[in-house]
Amino acid sequence: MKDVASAAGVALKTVSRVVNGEPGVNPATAKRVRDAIDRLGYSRNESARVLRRGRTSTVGLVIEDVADPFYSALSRAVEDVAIRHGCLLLTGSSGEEPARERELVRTFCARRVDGLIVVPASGDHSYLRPELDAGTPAVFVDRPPGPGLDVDTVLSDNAGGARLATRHLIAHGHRRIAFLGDHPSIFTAARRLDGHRAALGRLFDERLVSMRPPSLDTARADLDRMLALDRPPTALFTGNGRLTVTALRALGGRPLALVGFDDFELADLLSPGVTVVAQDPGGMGRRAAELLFRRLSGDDGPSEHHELPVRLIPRGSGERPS
Amino acid sequence: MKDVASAAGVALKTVSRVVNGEPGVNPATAKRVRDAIDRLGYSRNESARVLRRGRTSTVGLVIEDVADPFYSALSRAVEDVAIRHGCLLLTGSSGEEPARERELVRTFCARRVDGLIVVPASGDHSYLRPELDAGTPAVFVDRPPGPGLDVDTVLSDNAGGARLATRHLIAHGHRRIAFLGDHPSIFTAARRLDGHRAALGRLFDERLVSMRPPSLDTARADLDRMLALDRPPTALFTGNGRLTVTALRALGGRPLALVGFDDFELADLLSPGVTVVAQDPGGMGRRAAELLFRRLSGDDGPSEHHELPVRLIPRGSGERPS
DNA sequence: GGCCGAGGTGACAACGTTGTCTGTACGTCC
DNA sequence: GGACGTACAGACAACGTTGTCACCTCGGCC
Repeated sequence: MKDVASAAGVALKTVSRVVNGEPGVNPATAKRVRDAIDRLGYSRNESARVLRRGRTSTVGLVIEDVADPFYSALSRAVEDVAIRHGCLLLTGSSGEEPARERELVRTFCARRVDGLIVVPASGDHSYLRPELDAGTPAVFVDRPPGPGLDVDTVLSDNAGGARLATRHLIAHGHRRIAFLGDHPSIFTAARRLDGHRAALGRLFDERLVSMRPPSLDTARADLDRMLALDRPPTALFTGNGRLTVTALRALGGRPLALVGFDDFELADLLSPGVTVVAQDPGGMGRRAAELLFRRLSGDDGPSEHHELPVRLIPRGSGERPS
Repeated sequence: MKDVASAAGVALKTVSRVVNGEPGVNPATAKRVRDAIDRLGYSRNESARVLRRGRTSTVGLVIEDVADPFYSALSRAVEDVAIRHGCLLLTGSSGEEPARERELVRTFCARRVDGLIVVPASGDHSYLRPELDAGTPAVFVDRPPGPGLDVDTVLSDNAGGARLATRHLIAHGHRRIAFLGDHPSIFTAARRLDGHRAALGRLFDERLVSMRPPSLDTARADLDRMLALDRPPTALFTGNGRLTVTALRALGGRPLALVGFDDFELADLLSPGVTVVAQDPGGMGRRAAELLFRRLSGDDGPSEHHELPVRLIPRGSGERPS
């Protein structure tokens, strides 16, 4: 900027004014400055600007894995909202590791993001307290924060969706319905198990439940074990998108009825089509981002807790009779 | 930092030394400083640091759309390499719009990213020249830059993969092979058409080619038109992952042989399984990022042009006889 | 002529770091 | 005892912006 100023024969401040479109600059002077800018290929140093102004026009997003379609759809939605507000998005994948989540948040805060959107991997977010107190708003998506943190949340209706799924299977005559979910320490997995159990009532059987991280081998082992029971399951409810796909592979064509939590591309092209309880990842991202920007523009009302509805999409696999 | 300094009863510089783990601080003093840091919840202001040091430890990635599995896998790989080098990743989706690509690059450069990885949406990158001259390295992935820009590239063997796919169909007895590709202005689409054409030789028929952005309606219309020809196609080669899925829907069960460029989740679970020419998006991202960090650590040898191999994965749809 | 206001323009400090240089205390060696 | 080295600590400038305030010039008015 200094170079531009001397090239145009004006003071630093005048260049600053031109660059920022501030009024009170003679059009002829402005033109001279702009020419100098073009000639020198100057571009404003955003770090210095941030240092001076205090706002970075940046928001941080911590998710589990960008390569997971659920989170990439969520990211894209957040990015779109951020761009619309003239903000850049910093994204990081925690890989479901609390340490990495914390490290990402720390890094984002050191870079002075204006706000944070977090899909938490851990159950303790006390480390966020200083940032929140310092006025950096945070919105938690998909899962709530650990205890003692009163921040905005945007969740899906996990229990309701699970009830919907299991009731659907019951309505099609099933009484023995297995549940494959992620580890119960993960909020969504636990809530979905709750919904499933509630829908089953006294039909619930502990032996038809498996809760652990998705892997083809374990899914296959669990299903084999359940199918070897005296009264084997005739239907299966899977607790997330990855598990649905894993279960499809593990089933290898065995004709259990199936409903999965989370929609996924191609669910309609399989045969039978896979019945799912669809969440709206883009909607969650959008809602969270809009909430965050509302906070950034000064709204300091009490924390809000949004729960987005889910919907059941019948495609065949969930309508198989028992 | 100033507050920490006075709280610990030391000078600014001593705090700086402790924060950066520089030697030459009395352990007792260091402890006092660290205590003060914890007590005040201090965290270094990265903008100021960047301003002072000149390096941001940040790299920018411009892709087409994070929500596309190909690009999200690529992103994730780049992010992993970046983290390993202590760098944060800025990601932006261009949505295949040249203006947005340029805007993203401009924004990244204003934030003084140390380097850029770009999947270009446009054919003209002269706007990058000042940045490159200023010493910001760039690596182009998946598609090369516009003319006149001599930068590193990491591409797939598009033509070779397309030849492989079409030859595979020919080997299974097909002579009338349709090609559905994206708009020919997109580098990969054009190269894949080249490979397809080369493999067909005199069997090539202009009427069996459609090149436009994927959409269910247009794909259906194009296929219907081709299938109504005197000598309709018995096989189909689709030029990217999204088109493969779109074509599957448009075909609605009509039993054409099919090979798709790009692998996708669940390709193996469809019936028949979908034969594909698989690229390695993670490998491309990794290779590009490693190349970029090599440049960042001082390698200024001549620009490198990597071409990653692809491989054909037979799953059934491509082995249907004519 | 002197005063005023408006429109332009510039000087300067400050944002929070870090690099360089200088200062001090203490121990060691001739 | 004096010169010197070492270990530690601090003062100060600089990075590239922007906010504040002051300045200059010029035209219009009494």
